[in-house]
Amino acid sequence: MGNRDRIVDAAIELMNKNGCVVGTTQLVEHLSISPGNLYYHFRNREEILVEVLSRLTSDLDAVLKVKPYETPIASWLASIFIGGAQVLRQYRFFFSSSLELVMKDERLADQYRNFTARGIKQVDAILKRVLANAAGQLRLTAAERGRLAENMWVLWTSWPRYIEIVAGAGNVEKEILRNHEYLEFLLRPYLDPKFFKAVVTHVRKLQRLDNQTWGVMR
Amino acid sequence: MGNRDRIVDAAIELMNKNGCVVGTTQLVEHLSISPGNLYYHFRNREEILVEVLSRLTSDLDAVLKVKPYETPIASWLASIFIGGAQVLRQYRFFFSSSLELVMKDERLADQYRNFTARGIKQVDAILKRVLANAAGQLRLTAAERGRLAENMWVLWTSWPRYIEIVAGAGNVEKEILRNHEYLEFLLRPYLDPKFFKAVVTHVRKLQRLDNQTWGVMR
DNA sequence: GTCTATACGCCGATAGAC
DNA sequence: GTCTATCGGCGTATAGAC
Repeated sequence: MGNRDRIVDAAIELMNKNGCVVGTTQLVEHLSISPGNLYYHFRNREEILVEVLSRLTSDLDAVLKVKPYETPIASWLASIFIGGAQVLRQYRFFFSSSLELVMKDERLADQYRNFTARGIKQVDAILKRVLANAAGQLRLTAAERGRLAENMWVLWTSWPRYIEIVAGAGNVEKEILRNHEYLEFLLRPYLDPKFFKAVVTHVRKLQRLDNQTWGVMR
Repeated sequence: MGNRDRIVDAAIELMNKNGCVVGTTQLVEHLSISPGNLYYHFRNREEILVEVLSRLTSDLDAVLKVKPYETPIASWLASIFIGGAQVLRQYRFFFSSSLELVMKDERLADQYRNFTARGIKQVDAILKRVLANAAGQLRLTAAERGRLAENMWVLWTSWPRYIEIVAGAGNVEKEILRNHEYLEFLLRPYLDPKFFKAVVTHVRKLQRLDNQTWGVMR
């Protein structure tokens, strides 16, 4: 693996551990490479983060993609909840500190705004699909559904920050995955109760699976 | 007014404008005082922020206080929505950057955790009062009400960050006050529809009032 | 592609006079 | 309480050899 990728990996790893203040100095120390080498691969610090955000975007895309003829909607929705939480865990520093990271660089800010707009649109599309198949008593207009999507997005992206504050530093990775419970709660009033239960069952299954694999990975 | 208070005021003002990266240097320049003077009043930068958070806490307390025999619940709830949004506007840098500000100092972190726990508890108490008087069809257990309170808190505290990203820098103060719409939406499924409408009406009135006074103040 | 060496600026903080 | 002067450290970024 080339140093370019190693730098991006190290940025994600160290920033998850120590926050977004991690600088190029710490990066090169951790990798035992020279500052010159880092600046050969990247014009500046922000360019590393552009790369991180690109990775994040495509990882999230894979989770939120509305598959054309997906039949079992409940398990699909469950996979989105858990997949979403996994993305939060993997890039938590980015969500925790998005503003600080992004404000310094106009290009990065644009990229992040696109990421946001795109994400909310994808969530809305998912909601549309889900509600078409399993709506509850309470109905939503398209505008209200949009607001729900926005609320879910804000809650999702803000979750790592919140957890980092209330949980001790050691519990972040465990607690962060409970994000789905809060999103489920937002959605619940608008879903058919039986469908909701089915989703929760699927989520539990997926979460057990994650516990196993995540435990092994580290 | 003594320099101590002027320093805290300047910190709030400049950090709202330029983000939490504003340092002691910029502070003393803006106030035309010397670095020595600042460090006479405060041991270090964090101590200024402790003072800011104290102010924020008592300002929010005034908004969230459950008044013992408040009769018109709808207008009271409306005043909480708008008062809450005003607090967001006034201290937005703090919410935008809480993590970065707080992580550097253990004392500040503790203070912020207290602020959070206390806030969620207050919101829950408000919900309890409101739901006892104007619940809708959908009922909540105490645990579910707690989750709703937590969701509302996260959404509220995360709002300035979100707005700062999606809105251009110039529109932040205007957009930030729309926070109440999103909180109302969270609460709506659990409220009596007639009551909800009454709240919205009161909110509109208060918001017009804020527009006038806020316009004059600046 | 990778290294060594280094310039430059900014910021937090202190010493000590008035 | 307020000032002037200054130190030390850190972080980004560059020049130029290998």
